[in-house]
Amino acid sequence: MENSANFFDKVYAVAKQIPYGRVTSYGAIAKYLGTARSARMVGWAMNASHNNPTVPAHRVVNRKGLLTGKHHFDGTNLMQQLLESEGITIKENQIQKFSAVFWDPNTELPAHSK
DNA sequence: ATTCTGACGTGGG
DNA sequence: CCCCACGCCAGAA
Repeated sequence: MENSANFFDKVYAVAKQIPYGRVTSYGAIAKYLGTARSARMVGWAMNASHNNPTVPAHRVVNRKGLLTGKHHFDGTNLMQQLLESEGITIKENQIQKFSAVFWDPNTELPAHSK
């Protein structure tokens, strides 16, 4: 079956495909995986991403473009600095021109690469 | 098995 | 845009 990988692995697979200087939302990833209602689980998977350095968790924010998960990073402003380092402007933990840097896997990505 | 939590999302006001 | 309430589901205790 195509669903051999765990839910986390699927989330990681999409997160890794996030282009440089772009961000996406948990719901977008969840929707791409087919579990749109499990948007929270995407964040949960990111939690486990601590053991997966290949996953750019800093590029994943909530639908408002707010760095909700910055508190979970090593430092308090580590996540913001990482994004700013990619050319993204952040003000008060909120991404400026969010729609401009937003990367939707359902739109940008071809399809389910299982 | 049961209960709680959570890096969310959506809808109504 | 903000605020409030509910749903959702997978994992941890």
